[in-house]
Amino acid sequence: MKELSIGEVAREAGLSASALRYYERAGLLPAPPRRSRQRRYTEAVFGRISLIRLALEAGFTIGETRLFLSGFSEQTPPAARWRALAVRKLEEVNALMDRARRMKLLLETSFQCRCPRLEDCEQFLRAAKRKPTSSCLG
Amino acid sequence: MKELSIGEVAREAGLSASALRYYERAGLLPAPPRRSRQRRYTEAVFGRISLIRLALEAGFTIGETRLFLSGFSEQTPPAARWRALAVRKLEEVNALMDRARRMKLLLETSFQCRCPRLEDCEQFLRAAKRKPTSSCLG
DNA sequence: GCTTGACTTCAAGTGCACTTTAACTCGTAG
DNA sequence: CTACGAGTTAAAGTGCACTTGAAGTCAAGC
Repeated sequence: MKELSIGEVAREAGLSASALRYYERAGLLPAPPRRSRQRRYTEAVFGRISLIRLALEAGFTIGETRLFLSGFSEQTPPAARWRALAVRKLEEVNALMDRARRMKLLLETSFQCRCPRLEDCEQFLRAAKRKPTSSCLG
Repeated sequence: MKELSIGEVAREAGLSASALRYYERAGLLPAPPRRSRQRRYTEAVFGRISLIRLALEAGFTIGETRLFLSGFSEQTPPAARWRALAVRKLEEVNALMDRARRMKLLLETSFQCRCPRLEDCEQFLRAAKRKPTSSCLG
C-alpha cells in the first residue's frame, strides 16, 4: 500500500500540512506511523479527512467533530453522549438551513426590491419571516 | 414616539448592550441621538437589528452585512458592488445549504448505521455524496 | 562535506465577533 | 450628601480554527 507524506496528503486533500497536524493534535486524525520522525499516511486518511471537512463545514466545532467521529470508530462506549449530540446538532442544522433558506430568498427578492429601506419592503418582510417549508428535506 | 435606552433595546432584541455598541462602531447601526451622552433609540431599531441578525446568522461577515445594508439605505451609489456581493453570497448560501443538507442526512442515517467505521458505511457514503436536489428552493 | 527541501516541534500570532475591564458620568432615591 | 444603577469610553481579553515563525532533523544530490 502506498505511503504518503503530509505534503502529498495536504496537496491532494486541498488543505494545509499545518491543518493536518492541528487535526492530529486535536484528536480528529489518528497519529500515523513515522519514518524517521515523519508521518506516513495511507490512502485511508482521505475518507477520514472528508468526514472531518463535512462536519466542520456544516458547523460542528472541533470538539463536536471529535465526538461525532468517536461515535463510530468505537464500538459501544459513548453512544449516549454521541446520540445526545446528534439530536442537538440535528436541530441546529435545521435552524441553519432555515436561516440559509431565508437569506437566499432575501438575496433573491432584494434584486427586485426598489424600496428606500429594506426594513419597510413588504415583499422582503414576507420572505424573511416565512417559517420552515416543513415538507422540504424534512 | 417612545424612546428606548440601550438596555431596553438589548433586552427586547435578545442581545447584549455591548453588541449593540459594537454594531454601531462597525457601521451596522446608525448612531442614535443622545440624552446626556446616553443613546436613545426608537422602535425602528428593531427592524434594523433583525435584518443584521438574519444576515450574520446566515454567514455574512460584519463587512458584508454593512455593504448589504448600504445596498438599500442608499438610493443608487454602491449598486454594482452590492450586486456583486449578492451574487457571490448567493452561491455561498447555496453551498452552505447543500452542506447542511448533507450533514442532516448524515446525522439521520448515522442513527441506522452499525458499521465499525463510518467511512466504510455504504449507506452513509451515498448520503454524503449526493449532489444538490436542484428542485428544492432553487 | 555541504546544501537543499521537506519535514519536525513548540510557541506565538491572526481574524472574526464580540465581551470584559477600568475608570468615568448621570439622574434619581433616601 | 451619598449611594445606586444604568449608562459612557478606550483598551484589552476571549474562543475558535488555524497559520506563522524559529530552530532543529533528516535523506538525497552535488
